[in-house]
Amino acid sequence: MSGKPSPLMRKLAVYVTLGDMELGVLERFQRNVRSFPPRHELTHEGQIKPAAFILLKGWALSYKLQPSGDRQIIDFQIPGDFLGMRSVLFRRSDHSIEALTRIDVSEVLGEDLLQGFSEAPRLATAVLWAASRDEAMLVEHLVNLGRRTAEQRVVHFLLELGARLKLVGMADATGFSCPLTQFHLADALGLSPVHVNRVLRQLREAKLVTFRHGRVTFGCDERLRGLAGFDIGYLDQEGPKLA
Amino acid sequence: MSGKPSPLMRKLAVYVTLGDMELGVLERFQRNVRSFPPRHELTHEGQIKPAAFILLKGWALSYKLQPSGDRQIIDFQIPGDFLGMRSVLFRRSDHSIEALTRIDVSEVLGEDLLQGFSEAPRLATAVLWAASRDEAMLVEHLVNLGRRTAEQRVVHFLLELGARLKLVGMADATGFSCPLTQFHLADALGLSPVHVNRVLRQLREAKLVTFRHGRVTFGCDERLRGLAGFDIGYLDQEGPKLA
DNA sequence: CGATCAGTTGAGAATGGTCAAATTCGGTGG
DNA sequence: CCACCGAATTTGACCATTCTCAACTGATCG
Repeated sequence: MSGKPSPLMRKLAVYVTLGDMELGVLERFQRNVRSFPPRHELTHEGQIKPAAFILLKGWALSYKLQPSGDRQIIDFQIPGDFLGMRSVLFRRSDHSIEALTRIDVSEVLGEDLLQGFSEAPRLATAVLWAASRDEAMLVEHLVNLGRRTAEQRVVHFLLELGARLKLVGMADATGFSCPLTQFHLADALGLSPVHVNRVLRQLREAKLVTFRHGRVTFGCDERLRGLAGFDIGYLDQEGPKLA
Repeated sequence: MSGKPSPLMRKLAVYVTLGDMELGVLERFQRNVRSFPPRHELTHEGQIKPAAFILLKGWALSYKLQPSGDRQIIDFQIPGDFLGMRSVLFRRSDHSIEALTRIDVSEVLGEDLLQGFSEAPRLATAVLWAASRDEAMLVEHLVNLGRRTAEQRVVHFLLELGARLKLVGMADATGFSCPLTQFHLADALGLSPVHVNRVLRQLREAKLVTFRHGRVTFGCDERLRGLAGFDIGYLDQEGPKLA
């Protein structure tokens, strides 16, 4: 098709080889582009008929609020990710989604999705693979909160984010640019902002990672992976493609 | 069809009305029964071509091990639950699954599943609904670990388990019988076994819940829900059925 | 040039962890 | 029925990771 591949295309291409037909359907999904400012709410927890989107540009985040006012961030979404896929099947959304930066999204209707899948079954496989990968990340986040120290959580989080961004061409070996605040990290990792700050300082002083001025810079990958117990396996980015 | 409904039928019937045809397909899925003893490993993390099962009887658990030897339990499975559904789409399993008690399972092959779905599309919807519900539980567990105190985690966990068991007829308003040890709770809730014990004692002394001798007994549901911030919404068991 | 928001740092408190030693419970064999 | 074994549970004393509160810095913006 035209021009350079979209992030979603890049991501799915890791898993299956996409032909012109699949690319055509995929492009159709990404045609109806809308733009939203930071903090715009795409889906609200409990919302009855939620929509699904493909994130084309910018960052988003999904979260749940507690009665106490605490926020748990479920995950951040980057270009190429689906937003609210699960809610296409569910009766109501079980969490909220909002824009973190200015974003470009394309709304995907349930019917169009199914129609496209019947035209391009290999695309369906690839999209379901992506959904499974998201769920595997969720599981890994659970391990992160349940069984790792603050330092390990932060490092694991940054390594995972780096791997995801690299897949869509938004990171290189040295690091990536990152719009998150330390408050975001705190709410995603189940820590207080103050403690996140302290951990980041330690990591910086140990020359392991730097999180500053909107940029994450990795020091020694080797040591970082060991420290956090980061095993990229769950992202399933390594295997051979599906023919 | 024959006899009393299986747990899976009961569960899916909450979401859609199943006709004889759907029930027939569903019964076919649950025909090839095998039995395994406690601690039998059904799927190993990293396993290449994992299988999917329907749990007919007994309890199972899914978990990930850390390099340090720590274990994070992802979830417990009860009759009517699918085991390893996600891995049908994934190249390798991202976690291990093992029997907690003696269990009866029925293996489900990817092809049979797809075949059955094409015969009974409403069944497909129902099964995908169940999968979405499992993911919503995963999200709620994330909130549990990230943003709740030890006491809240324990209470939330027991309330959720009670709601799930009630759905398949294995619990009533007073409580349920439960094969879990305090070590299981600890590994599921990201706590130490010692602290789980202390929390359980407090809850018992406050006449809120009792976890003892293989049985969970609820005191004041009202207060428990308030304490844990338990909102059953994410289980999506309340809405009207799909016609 | 205040206002605001992200980031820093320190001091003290607390939730939950670790270690170690009972004690109880559910079998099992005599 | 009783003695005994291993696993699960219980309790105490002490420790540490992380939190809370509070103050202060620095950048950005109308």
